[in-house]
This record gives sequence, C-alpha cells and structure tokens, in this order.
Amino acid sequence: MNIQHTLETEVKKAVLSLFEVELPSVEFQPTRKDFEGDITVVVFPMLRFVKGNPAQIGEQIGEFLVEAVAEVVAFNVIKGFLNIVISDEYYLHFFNGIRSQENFGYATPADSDAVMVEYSSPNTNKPLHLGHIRNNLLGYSVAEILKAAGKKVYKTQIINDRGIHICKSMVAWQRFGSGETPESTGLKGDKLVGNYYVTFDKAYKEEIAKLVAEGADLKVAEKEAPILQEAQEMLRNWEAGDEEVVALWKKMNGWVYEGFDVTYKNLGVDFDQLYYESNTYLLGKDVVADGLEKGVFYRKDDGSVWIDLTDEGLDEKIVLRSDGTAVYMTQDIGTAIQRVKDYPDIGGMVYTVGNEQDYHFKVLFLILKKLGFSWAEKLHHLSYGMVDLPSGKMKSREGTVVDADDLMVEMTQTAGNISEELGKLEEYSETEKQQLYKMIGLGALKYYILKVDPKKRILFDPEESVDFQGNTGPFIQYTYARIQSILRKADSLGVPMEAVDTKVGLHPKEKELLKQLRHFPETIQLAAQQYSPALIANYTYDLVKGFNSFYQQVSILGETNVDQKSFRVQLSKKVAEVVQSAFLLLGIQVPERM
RNA sequence: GGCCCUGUGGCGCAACUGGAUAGCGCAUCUGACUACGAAUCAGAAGGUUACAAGUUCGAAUCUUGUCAGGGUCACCA
Repeated sequence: MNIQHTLETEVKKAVLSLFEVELPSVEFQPTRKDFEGDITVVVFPMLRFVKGNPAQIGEQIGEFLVEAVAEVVAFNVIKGFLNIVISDEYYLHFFNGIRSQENFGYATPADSDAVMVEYSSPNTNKPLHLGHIRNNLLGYSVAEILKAAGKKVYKTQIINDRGIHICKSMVAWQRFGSGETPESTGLKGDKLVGNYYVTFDKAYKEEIAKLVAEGADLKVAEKEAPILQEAQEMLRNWEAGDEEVVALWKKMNGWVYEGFDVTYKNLGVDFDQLYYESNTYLLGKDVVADGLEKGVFYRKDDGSVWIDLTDEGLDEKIVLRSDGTAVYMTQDIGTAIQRVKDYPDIGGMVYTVGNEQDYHFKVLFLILKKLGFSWAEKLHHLSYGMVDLPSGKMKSREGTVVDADDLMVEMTQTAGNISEELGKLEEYSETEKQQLYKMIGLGALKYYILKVDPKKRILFDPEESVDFQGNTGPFIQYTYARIQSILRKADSLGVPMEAVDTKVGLHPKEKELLKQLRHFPETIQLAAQQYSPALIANYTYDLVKGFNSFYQQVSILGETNVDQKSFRVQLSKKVAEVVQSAFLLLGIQVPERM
C-alpha cells in the first residue's frame, strides 16, 4: 500500500538483479519543486556498495522501476538523484481512501503505554503572565499531539501552593489589606493576591532603606527587615500547622485558584489531575532512605544526604538537608514515584518547564534511573526558552510583566478592530462576533508562540503586537473559512460527493495538495516523537499555502466537468478537515466565517 | 571559570535530521477584486548560514577552536 515501502523493495530488487549486490537500505526524499517528479532516490549512498557512475546507476534503476512498478510512470536522473514520477491514479486512489475517513492522520488510541504531561505549575502568589502562556500552550499542545499519535495521556500540573512566596502575600494582606476580598474589590482573585505580593516587596524595600539610613549594613538589613522576618515566621507557623495561618493560606489560595480557572478556561487548556506541593513536599524522604541503603546516596558528617554524579560529568547534589527536611529534588523524586503509583499504566512523563531548570531535570532523571525505575528511561524535560520583553526580563515583583488575561483581551480587541474594518460579518449578532474575535485573537497568539522551536527564546514586543497577516493563525483560519464558504455553495448547488473517478487526471496544484495531505499522519508521529508543536504549525502553513495557490489558479465551482468539480470540492473539504484537526492539536479553533 | 542552549537576507522564522540552486512571512518595489471571500494570489529585490580550520561524493546541519547572547552551577523552589 505504502508507495515508499514498495519502492524500497523494488529498488533493492533492481540493484540485486543489475549489480548482484544487496542494499541494506534505500534513501528517499520528496522531490524538490524545481524538478519533475514526486519522490527521489538518492543514489550516492549506494556507491559504497555499487561501483560506477551515479548517473548511470540511477538510469538503470529508473528503467527497472518503470517496468516493475505500475505506479511509476516516468523518471529522470540529475546528478546522483533519481526522480520518480508517480501516476495520477495512485494519488486519486489514495484520495478515495481518505475521502470520507474521519480523524485522518490520527493513530488509533492505545489503552496502555500512557504518558503523563505536566505543564503550567504556577506559584500561587501572583497571576499568570506571558511566560506561563508559552508553558501552557506548549504543554497542552504536546499532550494533544501525543494523543493523536496514539498515546494515552494524562495532563497534570503541580501547584506550588506553599513556601515563602505565598507567605509574603499573606503578610502584606494582613498588614495593609483591611479585609479586602475579590468580591469587595471586584478584582480577580489571583490579581488581588498578586497585588499584595507587589505591596510586600515595596514595603520590604522601604524597610531596608530605613535600616540602611539608620546605619545598618545592606546585607544585614535585607535579612533583618521586620516584614521579611514576619513572612518567615509565618512559614514556620504554617509548617507547624497553626490553624489561623493555615486558614488564611487556604482562603488566599482559594482566591488564586478561582482566578486561575478563569484564565485557563479562556486559554482553552485543562488538566486531568492536579498535584499540590503542600501534599507532595514531604514525599520522597522514604525513597532517599531506601537509596541510602542501596548505596545510591551517601550521608555526610553533618547528616545531609547527597548523590555523587561526578562520574557522569555532573556535580554532587544534595537530596536531604542536614535537619532531615526535604529539598526541591527530594520532592520531585517523591512526586514522580507517587504519580506512577496513582496511574500504574504510566510508561513515561513529560515535564514542561523553562530551560533555566535544564540541570535540575538532568539530575532528577539520572537519580530516578539509578534508583532503578524502569520508566525513568522515558522521562522528558520539555524545555523552552524565556519570553523576554524589549525592556528585558519579566519580573512580577516589579510589575514588568505582560499579564495573561490582559494580553488575551488585547488580542481579542485587535482581531475585532481588523474584522470591523473588513466588515464581512453584518449578519452576526454581537455575542457571535465577540466569540469570533476571541477565536481569531487567540489563534494569532497561540500560533505566534507555537510555530517557534521551543528551545529558542522569544522576544515579545507589546507595541508591535502579533501579526494577523502572512504566516499567522488568522491566515490559516481565513483559508478554512473560505473553504467553508465554498462548501456551503457546493451543497446548495448539489455537487455530488461520491468516490472520485481515478481517471480524471490531476492539475499540478491538485497533485501538490494530495502529496501534502499524504504527509499528515507521519507529521503527527514526528511531532510526537520530537515533542514539537512547531512541526504541526509549519505543516499546516504549507498545506494552506498550497491550497491558496490552487484556489487562485484553478476554478472549483466554475469547472464544467462534473467529475472534476466534484473532486475539487471534496479535495477542498479534506484540506479544511486536516487544517481543523491540525489546529486542534495546537489548541486553536477554526471559524465558519470571519 | 566548568557545563547547557542559541547564532540563518533589515526584522521574525523554515530547511524532511548529512543531500540538489538555503525556503517562507513581515517591511520595500510591481502586478491581480464587475471573479468560488484580496486577512488572498503572482512577481522583483535582498545570503560567504557569526568566524576559522577539519571530516566526505556532498555541511546551515557532524568534529575542534574562536567570538557574541542567554541560562545554570544554593542545605530556594
């Protein structure tokens, strides 16, 4: 069935009969646009086994293939490249195969071999910002891609709900808050709590300045500022289980969660299972004790426990403090093991965390391997670069952040402005319009972020905002909407939608589209293997560009030949379906009109 | 300083993982709406892939060195 597979065996047969040599493999690539052909065999690698002129060898193999394989209708050889032309019938036959197939490109879902994908994982002392958006979009999209590639997926996050950061907001609220609540202020809960985090920092700095003015050393002042001491005291009380502190902590975290829920909903991401650091930060200590017995870890004189990774080219790393309390690493070891206990079918995990933690995860994975967990081989740190502003790094404390909610509102407004100018939506109601603007605005934002290789840092300039023209989400959404328009018209004209006559013959643009459609399933697999939404984004862009070119050159509904017209309508429909499927994997919706 | 990531036309990104003449979008310049929707299409101009050696039939991609930017080297998370 698969043409490349057939060709591979036939090329091997050809070489065997022509030169009496068995090839271990054959290298294929899609033929470049400038040459005639559909698929290309690279002859050069064969020279290691077959002596001779690559051009001649190509010719001979080409002639053999035309004889042996029905689908091969012609060939040409340029330098060491054998370009093979595949028949139109083959492509039309392929199209009939996928014509009415739902979920074309998606692998059949498996019940075993689950993957847990962690993303978002915010602190609970401040609202989500642009950096979190990148994290969320990446994690969500990778989870969807893995599903489409046939994996069972659990989406999760670990919420950093305890620690000095939330205590700072709590102290500031107690001191300056005079009982404010989200209800009394009309603020989203996460915004309210975030404000107090900023308030804390301001008060803290003032106190330092005051102490320094009174003659204190700066370092000492930073440590001894009363408000900081108060926050530290509060953290100790929290750990001791002080009822009043715990109640305040619950209340303020609750506000934050309500706020987060709104943001997540607007962003279109979700989770199957939540983990809270307040429940997991004590986990892992038993594992360390076990590892100590096995000799994976060792204890220093002061009682702290370490692992020596110098043989692997890394450093020594602490896994338990001298007072016996857990560190970040201890917690992550424990959480990983807990997750596999909760979901025994997990065969691997993906951690969506910024690249400043590359080292941490390298060490974590190595430790889990040394502890002998089979699934430790299949852990992946989905590392991504920072989102920087022209002014530099985003800092919540200093208020130099692009807020997630604000950004989504702005994107929606921009989409609205552009739409109003174009004025194609007279018959839409106001709420329908708002929904559509949001779809387009978010589409622009998501595509803008996801089309870039995660490893690269993004410089985000709020002044220039995100493009709506060219290689963008709206460009692709627009093409989808235009196809829908054609389909509505075709429906009212009663264009037949039956299997296509494989003798109709193909326009070069049609063949181009069919070739691209054929690559969708393997693109999903590749994207899953590489944890790369960017591959899906780029694929979709190429497909849409191909369609627009086709659309401009070939008349669809104006075609007089009924078979031809039917094929073109159905081809358009399939392109739209693939665009929709692909965009779903990126978490982007597509509109009927725009 | 050690380790990790990045460096591709003015700007933002690609390049099927070592293949052919390095593609695309903004921006600039030309054309195409009385048309299946111009948020589109067709074309022009713009490159020594940071630099230098090496590996081979063949390098943006692999190796080594240099330069630039970022990250990380806490009994913080």
